[in-house]
Amino acid sequence: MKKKKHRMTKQRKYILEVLRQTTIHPTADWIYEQVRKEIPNISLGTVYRNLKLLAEMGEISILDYGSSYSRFDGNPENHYHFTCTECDSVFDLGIPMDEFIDKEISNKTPFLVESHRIEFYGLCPDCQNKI
Amino acid sequence: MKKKKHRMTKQRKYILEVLRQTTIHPTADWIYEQVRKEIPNISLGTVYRNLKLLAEMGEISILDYGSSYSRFDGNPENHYHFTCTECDSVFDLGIPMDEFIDKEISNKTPFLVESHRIEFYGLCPDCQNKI
DNA sequence: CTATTTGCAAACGCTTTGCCTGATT
DNA sequence: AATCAGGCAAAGCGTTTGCAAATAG
Repeated sequence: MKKKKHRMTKQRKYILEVLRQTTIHPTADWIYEQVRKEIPNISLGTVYRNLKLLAEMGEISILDYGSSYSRFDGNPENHYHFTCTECDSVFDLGIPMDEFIDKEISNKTPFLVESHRIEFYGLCPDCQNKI
Repeated sequence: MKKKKHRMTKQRKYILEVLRQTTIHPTADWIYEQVRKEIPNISLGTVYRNLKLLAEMGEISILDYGSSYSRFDGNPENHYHFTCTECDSVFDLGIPMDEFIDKEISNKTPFLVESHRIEFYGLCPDCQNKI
C-alpha cells in the first residue's frame, strides 16, 4: 500500500470550499454549477473525481448508501437493517422499532418527524470468523 | 384520482413469491434470475415494473434511498439527517450521536456493529406552513 | 522533470419507457 | 370491446473512465 500524494489544485480547493460553505447537502451537479462560476471550463468528471477523492481523504462525506442498485424486501413493514461492510449482505434486525424517537426529535427540533430508518454497519457472524 | 385495478398475473405472482421466500434483500437482477427459472422468457423490464407496482401496493418495500443521485456533505463527521418528504431538502440534526446503541445491538444480536446512521423523515418548518 | 490532474467525450450500469402484441374482464 | 400487462429494445441518467494535454511540486 503506497500512499499517494494529493496536489491541492485550484479545482479541488474550490470544490471543497463550496462544500464547506453550504449546509444544503448538494448534488454533484449543483456543486459543478457553483464551481463553474469561478472556474468556467471545469468538467463534471473533475467534480466527481474530486468529490470521491475528498471523501477518501476524510474531508467530506457522501450521503449515498453504498451500492448503486436497489434492494428489495418482501417485508413491507418498517424495520431496521444491518449491512455487513465485508460481504455487503443485508440482514433484518429482530429488534422493535423505537416508537418514541420520532416524537422526541419533533420536540427537540423544528422538524415534524413522521418516520425514521436506522441502518447498522459492521461484521456479520460469517465475516467475523473469516477475519 | 382513479383507482387502478391490478391483475395478478403469473409474472407478478411469482415475483412476489420469490421475494417473500427470501431474506437476503435481493437486487432486481437476482430476482430476475430466480423468476427466469420458472418463467424463462420474462423480461427484466417486467421485473422492474412489478417491483415498483408491488411496492406501491404496499406488498414489499424498496431499500433504495430515495433519490437517484448522491448528495455530498462538507461535514465529514458522522451525524444524523432529516429529509423533508415534501421538498426533498436534507438538514443536519444538531442532536448528538447515540454512543451506546452500537454496543447494545452487538450484545442483543450476532452482529458486530461498528457504526450506524439514522435518517429521519417528515416535514421541514417551511413545508409545515405551506400545507 | 514526472507523477498527478484535468477536460473532453465516450462508456457504464442500473432503471425506465415506448411500442406493439397478448391476456384478462 | 376496453383495459391492463408483457416482451423487447432503445433511451435515460447519474456516474465513471480512457486518453492526451496541462500542471503542481
